[in-house]
Amino acid sequence: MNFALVDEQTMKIPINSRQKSTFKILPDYQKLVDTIKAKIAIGELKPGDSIRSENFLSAEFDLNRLSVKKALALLENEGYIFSISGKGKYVGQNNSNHYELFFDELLILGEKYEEVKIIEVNVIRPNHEVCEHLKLQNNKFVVRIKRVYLNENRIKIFEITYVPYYRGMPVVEREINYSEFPEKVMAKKKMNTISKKLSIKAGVAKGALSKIFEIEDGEAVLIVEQKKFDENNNPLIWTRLFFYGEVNGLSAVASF
Amino acid sequence: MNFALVDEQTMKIPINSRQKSTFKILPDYQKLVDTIKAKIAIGELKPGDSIRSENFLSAEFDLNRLSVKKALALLENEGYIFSISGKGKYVGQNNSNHYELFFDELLILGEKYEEVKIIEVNVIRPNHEVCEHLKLQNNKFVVRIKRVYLNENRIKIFEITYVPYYRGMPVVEREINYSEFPEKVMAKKKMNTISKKLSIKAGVAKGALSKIFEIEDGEAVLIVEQKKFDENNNPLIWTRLFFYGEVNGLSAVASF
DNA sequence: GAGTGGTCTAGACCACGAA
DNA sequence: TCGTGGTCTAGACCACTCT
Repeated sequence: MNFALVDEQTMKIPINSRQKSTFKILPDYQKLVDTIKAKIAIGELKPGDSIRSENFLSAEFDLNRLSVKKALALLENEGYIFSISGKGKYVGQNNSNHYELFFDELLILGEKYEEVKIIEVNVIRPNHEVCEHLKLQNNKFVVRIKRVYLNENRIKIFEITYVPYYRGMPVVEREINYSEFPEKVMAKKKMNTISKKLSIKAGVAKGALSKIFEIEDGEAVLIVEQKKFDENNNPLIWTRLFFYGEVNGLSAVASF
Repeated sequence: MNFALVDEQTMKIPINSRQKSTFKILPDYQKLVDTIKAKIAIGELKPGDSIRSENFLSAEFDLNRLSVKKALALLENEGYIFSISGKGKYVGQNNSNHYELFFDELLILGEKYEEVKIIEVNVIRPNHEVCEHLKLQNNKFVVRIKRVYLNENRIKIFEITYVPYYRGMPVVEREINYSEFPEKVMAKKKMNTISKKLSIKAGVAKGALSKIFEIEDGEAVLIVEQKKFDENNNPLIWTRLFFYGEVNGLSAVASF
């Protein structure tokens, strides 16, 4: 179709390969990204090595400095390199102990959970542990919500959530949407979660917990504690989840 | 010192506030980032809402379009917004079930581990599980390395690592650096880890494992399986770690 | 003072989506 | 055809580090 245009473009363009003909071409900066990633991968660039200056790379790869900057910014963003202002850029440590963890209590039971049931909603005086987690004085009240998640007709997750109580909060069970209660409360009070933290432990089921899961005492359970914070880093909600059974695994990925 | 310079600068600069006087000032794009983050936080911008066009923001905030782009690129990178080429940018789902997990077996015991000991190095025929994890045929050999991590004079982590065996591999214990063996092997064979995966489970200590930790059967242990892959997504190494004790927690953070 | 990265400008062309 | 985001150019000034 536009073969004439291709020529026109190649004419217009000074030296480098900006022409985008009928087939797709990678952006200039991406080529540099790939080049540097490859050099790191084969060990030509080792942790601590300095990256040539932007001006050098700009000349070497026949790129505009901004393209070089963009490439390096991407690499920095992904942790491949780091930069010291006024000095230069350096290859980072490849010991990336930094994983991405996907955690969604509703999705963790394989493809789908089958049912979520609230088994208790109560306003209580928090114990010491809860006060500490929610940074509350112990004369305040909290709402405690116990929920279970079912999969294949068995309880696989038991969850206890604590939210600070405020006047007018809909605590009566029939007033609330079963599977979304804490989220609704937070939306209503305009509490916006800015950050979340997970803490992961192992435990052994005993007593009440075993009864909930309908298992013998002594089985392993995975314990995940989730805390949500607002923009001032104040805790908004604290949740402890107990996972039982084969579908227990959490998984995490590190991208290099 | 340079009061005169400040005036000179303000004269030179057309409208916007580019002058950097004696006190530090945020870059232009950062202000826009903060503005948009705040609007998302207070709910003025909700998931699915479209972001005004780059040209509009450029005019509205009196910024160069590249500054706007940079701000939006940062927001996109952090998952606040996403973009559809040719259409526009949109506020993303705040359901970030995407956490950052820091995992380093050497650092997980509080500040420092005190000692790492290799308790076994052997070349073995892999069982079915190991074959599957390392994508090996079962006529191949693997090196099995058992290590323990000590803290406060007690074994807190027990680790089993499987690496495919190749000729000339230094399997004799005295030939190797105790705490870094698998890493050295991989460096020698130029096996470059490109990605890693973690899988986290709960278990109960029994038999040999209890003996290693010097505990009674029935205590909870956290099980973390780590697999490293090369650039073609072939498994290079598979490690299973058992954590015991109070210092067991892994933690993860979601940034919004 | 020279070199580096960080930021910014005022233009430009492209591919894409929608009307 | 028009508006959008994606990419790029050829300059510029700044703060920082090193010598």
